[in-house]
Amino acid sequence: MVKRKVGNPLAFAVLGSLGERSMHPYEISTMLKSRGKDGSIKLNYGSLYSVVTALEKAGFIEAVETVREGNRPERTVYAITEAGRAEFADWLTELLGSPEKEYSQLEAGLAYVPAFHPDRVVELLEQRIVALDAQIAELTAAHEFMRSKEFPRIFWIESEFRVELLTAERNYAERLAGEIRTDGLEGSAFWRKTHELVAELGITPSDVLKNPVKYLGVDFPWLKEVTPEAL
Amino acid sequence: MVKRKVGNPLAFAVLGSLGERSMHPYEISTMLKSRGKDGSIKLNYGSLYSVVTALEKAGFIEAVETVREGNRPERTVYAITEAGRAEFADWLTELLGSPEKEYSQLEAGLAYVPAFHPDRVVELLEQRIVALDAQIAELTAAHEFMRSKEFPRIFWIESEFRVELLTAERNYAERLAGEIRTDGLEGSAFWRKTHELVAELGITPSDVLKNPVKYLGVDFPWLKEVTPEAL
DNA sequence: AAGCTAATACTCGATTTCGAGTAATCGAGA
DNA sequence: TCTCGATTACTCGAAATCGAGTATTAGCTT
Repeated sequence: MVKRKVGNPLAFAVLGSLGERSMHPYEISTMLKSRGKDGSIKLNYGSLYSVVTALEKAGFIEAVETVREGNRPERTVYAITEAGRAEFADWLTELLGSPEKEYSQLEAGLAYVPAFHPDRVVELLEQRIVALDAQIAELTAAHEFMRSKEFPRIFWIESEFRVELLTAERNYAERLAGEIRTDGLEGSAFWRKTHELVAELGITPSDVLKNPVKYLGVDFPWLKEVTPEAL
Repeated sequence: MVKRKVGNPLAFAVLGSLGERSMHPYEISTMLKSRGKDGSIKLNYGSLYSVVTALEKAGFIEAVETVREGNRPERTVYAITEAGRAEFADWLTELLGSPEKEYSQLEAGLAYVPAFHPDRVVELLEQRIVALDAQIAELTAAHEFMRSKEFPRIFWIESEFRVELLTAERNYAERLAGEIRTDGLEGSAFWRKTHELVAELGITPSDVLKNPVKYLGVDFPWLKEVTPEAL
């Protein structure tokens, strides 16, 4: 809700990492990778260093020493400040307690699904399901491995949650594909029909919608309810 | 997969809109709003105009007329080009067929859940569930309304999918909260214990992990498997 | 002992993204 | 008929984001 001074989720990971011990930026990045947290929070070097600078300017972290070994680039070690701990706690509180609006790719795609022929959409959804199944299998295998090592679940629940989301997406895609295949999507048999008319007669979808009686032999009560801008 | 010349999802919506008919940017924005597509694709004016400019430079759309009514700002009407139609089709193909890595807020939060006391985490998850239930109820009511108007489902499946994701999130949160409440999260009773020790003895969580035998009376086999950087 | 790859540790500038601001007009009510 | 809030239509510059590039060293092989 509150606009943070440094809003990049990577900044949250930096605060979380420095909350455990002081480190230099590159060390933070390797730690995030070795713990697999980079699967949950996008890590990229450009952002890492600019985010660290921004956090320092905001007083959430401070440089505690700069070491130079041989001719290698300097490593500046940062520590979290009290303000930084407070910010991290506040941020985590928000991330866990208050859902923020999120935009998913599939949602964007679904918003324009009528633009494709139903059969093509089914094809693509099936392709997606295959890819999702592969991702789910990979993560599940990783979980199996961690469980076999008795590595506590609390350290990888974020990955478990990811599987949950992927599975929901997979199941929705499968259900939708099925409904389209059987034309079981309420009130949208006209979708297929429209695409066939467009291909046959060389007209546009809006032509069909403008004159449903002529082209489809039926009238749409909902068309009168739709605001003119929406068309 | 492919790096698009104009990558903002809003550009996809612009192409989709102009695919139906030529419009000026502001008109696109009102149409997206009246159709509720702005719930699936983030719409913001700054991005809209810069995205339109970028699409024009890339040859995906072109200005077809500039009208000025009275003293109002000029309205430049854009039309989609053949290249633009191809780009839209390619983009929609990708959005539907190929899942891209996505980062969710809750996932980021879960990655740092051990930083809070278990009881606090349960509290926050419960708060989240209440908020999610409200969002789900609101969307469900909207769907009920559209169904009563016989407005075809195909025009709002993206919203249906959103409910699916929200529900998955809700259910995961509920399950996790339950498992934490009953300490039923495999191998992580030590999590609660550690927070209690930290509060009592003024030590840090890493101190506990460094000497589990001393503080918790048990040894952790997985600790030996963890790479040193990960600590 | 030379050569090569991988890892270390960052830098830089070009885009992108954003959100607040502006300025005119319309329409409903006092 | 005057006013005031909503709508129309867009602009602008600051800030964020990114990803490719760089330079050094360690370690392994041949």
